[in-house]
Amino acid sequence: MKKRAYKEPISRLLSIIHRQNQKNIAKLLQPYGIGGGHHYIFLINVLKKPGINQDQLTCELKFDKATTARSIKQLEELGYVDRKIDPGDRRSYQLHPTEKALQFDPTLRSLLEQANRKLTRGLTEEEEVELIMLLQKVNQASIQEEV
Amino acid sequence: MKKRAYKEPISRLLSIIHRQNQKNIAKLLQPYGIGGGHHYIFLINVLKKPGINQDQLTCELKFDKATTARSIKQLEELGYVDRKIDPGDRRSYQLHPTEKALQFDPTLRSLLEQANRKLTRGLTEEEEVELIMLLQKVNQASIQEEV
DNA sequence: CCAAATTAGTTGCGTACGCAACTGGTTTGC
DNA sequence: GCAAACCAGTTGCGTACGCAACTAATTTGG
Repeated sequence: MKKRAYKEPISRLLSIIHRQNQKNIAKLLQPYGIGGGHHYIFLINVLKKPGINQDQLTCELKFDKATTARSIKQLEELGYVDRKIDPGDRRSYQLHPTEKALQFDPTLRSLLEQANRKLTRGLTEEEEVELIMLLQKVNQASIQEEV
Repeated sequence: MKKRAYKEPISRLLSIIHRQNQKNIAKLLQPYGIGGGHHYIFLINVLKKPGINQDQLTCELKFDKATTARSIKQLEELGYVDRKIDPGDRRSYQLHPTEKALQFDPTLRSLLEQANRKLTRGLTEEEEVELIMLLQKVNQASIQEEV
């Protein structure tokens, strides 16, 4: 009989690593006004999928819709995101990156890569790929489960 | 030349998975008064290392010391943790689990295992072990870095 | 042996974010 | 064709948590 593995610590590790990483990212992005919280995730997604609406962001990133609303509001005030009422459904907004956001995109990517390098500094290239794969699997499974 | 892997998403995955997991745990622990936030992590550590002080908890779990103070205060008010002034250094407190905490321990472990199973439902046993190993490596590296 | 520096813990403040209740537009079903 | 159900987004509220400034105890160095 195999020794029973003590498996509790995943959530603890996730928590520790996530908080550390958030602090790193916050420090890097602070000069651009999107330091605290997860604003950068919303911005990245608007850059990736221009025209997306808040509800789609909420579902995809698994935030609360109130959080999405407030984050987008900030990004709009900071001049990174443009909101137009969707003519096909006047309840929702089409979100587009502004010129400022498009110009910021390469910098943003490079800063996030920098944070990522810090995060994965203890891993080999193969281990990093493996980790991404495993995390994606975990995430996939949590989406299935909702059905 | 290998195709350049796009590596940004680790932090996004971490964020999504961590928040989902926190919500799950919060729901499971709510009946016991330690639903929100990371109180359970502090309680687990006091159970594991009776006599530990707040500073050691802060370092180990990489929270801010203010967060530790407030979390321990709640755990004390809820009757899970007992604080005695360390006779050897009257600035610090020795933290001990109460009888209530000791009795709650098995339940707590089983609830956390339940949350963990939900988290890793999409992984095989081997993948789960691999994931833990990789996360530990990431965490180790971030400790090194502080030097 | 005492003033200065350090350390454990607390408190004030600002921001983040989830839940619940709400507004106003859209779809459904009778 | 209109009331009911539903949906995108907002706002109020409560809790969490990091940073900075603070208190009180301890250590250090002259």
